[in-house]
Amino acid sequence: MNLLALRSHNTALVLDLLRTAGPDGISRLELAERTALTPQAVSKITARLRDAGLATEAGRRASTGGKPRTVLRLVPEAGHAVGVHLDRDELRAVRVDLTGAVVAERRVPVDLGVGADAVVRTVAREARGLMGDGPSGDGLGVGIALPGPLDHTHGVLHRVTGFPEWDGFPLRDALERRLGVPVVVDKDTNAAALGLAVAGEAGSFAYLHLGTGLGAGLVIGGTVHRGARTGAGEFGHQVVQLDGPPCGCGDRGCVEALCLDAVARGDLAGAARVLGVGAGNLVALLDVDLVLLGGRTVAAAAEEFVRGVAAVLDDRARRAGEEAVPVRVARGGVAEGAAQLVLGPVFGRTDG
Amino acid sequence: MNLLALRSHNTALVLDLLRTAGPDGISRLELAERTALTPQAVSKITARLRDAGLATEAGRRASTGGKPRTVLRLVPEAGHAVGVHLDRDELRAVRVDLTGAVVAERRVPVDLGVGADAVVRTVAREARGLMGDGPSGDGLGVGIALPGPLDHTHGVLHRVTGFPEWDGFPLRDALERRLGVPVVVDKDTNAAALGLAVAGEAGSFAYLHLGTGLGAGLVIGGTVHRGARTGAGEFGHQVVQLDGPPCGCGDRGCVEALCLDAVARGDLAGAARVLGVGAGNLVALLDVDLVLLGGRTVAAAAEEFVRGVAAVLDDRARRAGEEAVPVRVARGGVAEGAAQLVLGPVFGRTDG
DNA sequence: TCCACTTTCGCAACGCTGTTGCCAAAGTGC
DNA sequence: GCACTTTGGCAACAGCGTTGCGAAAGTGGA
Repeated sequence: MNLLALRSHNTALVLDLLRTAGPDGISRLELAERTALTPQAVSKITARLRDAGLATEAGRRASTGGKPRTVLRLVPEAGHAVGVHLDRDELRAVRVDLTGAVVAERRVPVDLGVGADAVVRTVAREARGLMGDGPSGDGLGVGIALPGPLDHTHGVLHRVTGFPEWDGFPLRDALERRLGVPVVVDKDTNAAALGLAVAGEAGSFAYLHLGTGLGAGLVIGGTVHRGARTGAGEFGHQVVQLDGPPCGCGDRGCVEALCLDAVARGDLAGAARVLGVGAGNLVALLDVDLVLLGGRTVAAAAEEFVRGVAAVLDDRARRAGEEAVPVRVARGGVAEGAAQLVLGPVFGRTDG
Repeated sequence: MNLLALRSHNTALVLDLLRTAGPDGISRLELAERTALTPQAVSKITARLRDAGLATEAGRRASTGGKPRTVLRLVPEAGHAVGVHLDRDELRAVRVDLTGAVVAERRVPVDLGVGADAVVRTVAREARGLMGDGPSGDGLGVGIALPGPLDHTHGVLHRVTGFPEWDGFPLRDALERRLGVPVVVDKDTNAAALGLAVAGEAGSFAYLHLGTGLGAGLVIGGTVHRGARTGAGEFGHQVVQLDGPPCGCGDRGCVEALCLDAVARGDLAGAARVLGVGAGNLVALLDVDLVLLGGRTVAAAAEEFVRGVAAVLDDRARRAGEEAVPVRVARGGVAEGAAQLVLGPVFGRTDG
């Protein structure tokens, strides 16, 4: 690491704290305490940020017997990013400001079967509509989140279930050529988890997404864990019943099969219990602080799922003599998380 | 991060490369390439290391048409650490040099039932015997690895199964007072995994330990993942058979119960298969590069376990159209890993 | 109303980092 | 023997966070 890297590291540290503080802002001395830098270093860094238009003064705190602290806050409009959630049947794109707040939104139906070229054109059109024109201005880039196995480091898709023509398609490069701004590609569950992490969830948590399938996004120590091949988070085909009923993947007794079967039978309690067992295995293995549930199927009966999963985790914790890990419903969309794929690095959130 | 931190960061980077290079050494220009620092920066850093006695010149490479590169290598004797594996029935302590090579070893029977004070005295005696006298000299510290839940950040034990008197015992502080050198405490599986990581295993892997119980150590991106409460790696009580046979933990269908039952019945193939299913769940969830098996039970039939686990992972990979994750027997002791709890930070291996 | 005191925060000087420019050293190859 | 390549140290340098210090802006008691 050289001095330039050191500078951007510390700048990102300060920016992240400014973002976390929100519109209320944060004083220089607080920044100094939280970053372990000296007040003078923070003053220099924030002066640069103010010159760049990224930060501004926002009033003062009450005096504690001396000169009152000047409060600084992020300027949300100083930059923006676009996040795209490319799902099997629909595309949702959002434009977010530096704080991650959505300032514009688009939604169009899509059909992955019409071929890569046509879909890329659609994605590019929607993204450009939200980005504004060209690389000039404050557009930082576009993040794309989509299901299925892919390689996030190169932005190449491996397979899109049911559409072999997508195999090995270099989505990132294709879009970068069309848009002229940086593009980042990731799995939908990873993007959702990143969005939740940036939105202030605990340091380590698992986001379990139950929709047409069952997947997970893992956040460990504030960063999304993707694994070497972007394959991490394959939660649905965890075997929890040896020699159980067959699953579409070819194995037997997978959580996804058991869980969705129970949902189909209308046995929500049973589905929640199975999901809870899988979640319990995950919590024990990774020692996360929190489990967040999301996805259409969960949304349809949120209370029931949260209660059922929590019950399993509670039992387990009680037997181990530990405190149970809390279970909650996740708040936040995939497209918002996709935008954070671009914003994250600005605030020092790099790959873990 | 300030300039002092930057300096030690880069120094650790160089030291780690010197250690990895082994007795063959590495040239300054190679160090510069691998650290992304300029050759001149590397020259300054290595000059400091040579002054401190940590590195030395070790011959030259063949010329490629100009001045031949001078090879540098670590001086193994420039520092050492002690690692202690405190198991249920035995204590094994090793003294290792900077490269991690064992230069002395001790082994004594222990009985955790004789009380914390007596055990601490024994540990301190064995450790001091290997450390040499007092804080003077090149002794960097003592690492202790032991089973059971504990808090590695404070070095406090939670419970030692069967010995309630150990609940909440501040092992680290008790030993630091007695020894006068830094002490680090961690779970046995974490220490073993750290030892394997330092010994050169891939960036991300899972170490599965099958002995009197079944646990795991997780290395993600080169660092041990311990979780917020040092609870990560709880692999044995992963449920893989809903409503299966009861386990000692109070749950049903845990991998540990199923696996050890099969071993007791002499059904090693069955045990390996169950272990493979658990490993498959883990590999899918974390996308690790490698699975390593260890522990007394595995050692007794290594071939059979490796083959059985690999078979399950191969099946799974084939169905997913991916390459299977390799399975191997782990080489390395827990005490050696415990010593790396102390040496690790010297080479930039901090908590993940 | 004044003045001592506290607290914030910027300017200037500084020590230290890695970087750049340059040159000596030490080889190869015609 | 000489031109050339490559390594690596010395010296000067730009830029990082730090330290010393003083101006600014409050509080609170006399």
